[in-house]
Amino acid sequence: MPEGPSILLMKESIQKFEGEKVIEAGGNAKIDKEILTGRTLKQIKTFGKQTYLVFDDVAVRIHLLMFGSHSVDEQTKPDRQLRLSLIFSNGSMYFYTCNVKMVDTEFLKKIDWEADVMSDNWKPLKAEKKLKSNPEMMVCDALMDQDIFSGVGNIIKNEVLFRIGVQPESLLGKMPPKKIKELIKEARNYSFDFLEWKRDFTLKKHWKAHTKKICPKCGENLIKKQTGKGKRRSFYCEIDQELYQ
DNA sequence: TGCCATGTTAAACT
DNA sequence: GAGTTTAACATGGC
Repeated sequence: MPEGPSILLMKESIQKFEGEKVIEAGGNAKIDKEILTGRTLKQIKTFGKQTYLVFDDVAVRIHLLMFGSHSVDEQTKPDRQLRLSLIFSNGSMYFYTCNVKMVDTEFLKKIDWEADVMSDNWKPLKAEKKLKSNPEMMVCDALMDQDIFSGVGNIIKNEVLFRIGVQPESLLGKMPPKKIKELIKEARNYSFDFLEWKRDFTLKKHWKAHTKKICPKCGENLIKKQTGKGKRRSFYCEIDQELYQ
């Protein structure tokens, strides 16, 4: 579930609670839930894979990690441990298997919102600068770097690299400037394609490389390999994706 | 049925 | 102290 586009969909699904007052907070999250009772949910903000439920002077940060999920106005209780629930007069939201943290609203001011690839404030030039200052970095690590491409996850990484024809272990400093520009453009572009496909429940159908065995361009076998510092799995075609090193 | 994974942090190492 | 590796979290899909 939890790459940037999925988080935007989650935000949409809980948008109706913005401006509503918390009647009750529950779940096993290790935060002081009591203080939320009676407070108004002022705003819901997302930054990459993180969601912030903003109240007057505090914000609840929710990160779905790898297997997190959520539901709205659920009728029957799933047999999972409830991490956090917020009950409002017009319904309720539930979060499971996620990291929940209470932060000061001051904390929000320190976030580099312009690093969020799906945000209106996304600054491609800023990303370009960050990439230029890391010539030794592998492109697969760069895409997964939440300070550069906040919201991009492993699926997006694999699909973007396939689209622009770049091998995941390519070094940023060795890639032609044109490729760097394509990289930045597609990181955002593909994220929005992901968003629409996810909304239509057709995301997997559109995967070209991720978890695939055969290259859709040339028909050869795709390589599956753990790449980069993060050692996350990459799927790529040796013929159609050039290695810059 | 067992293994693996769309992610991150912190502890435990070297 | 820096950098690297491992564990922990806990669930759904194949």
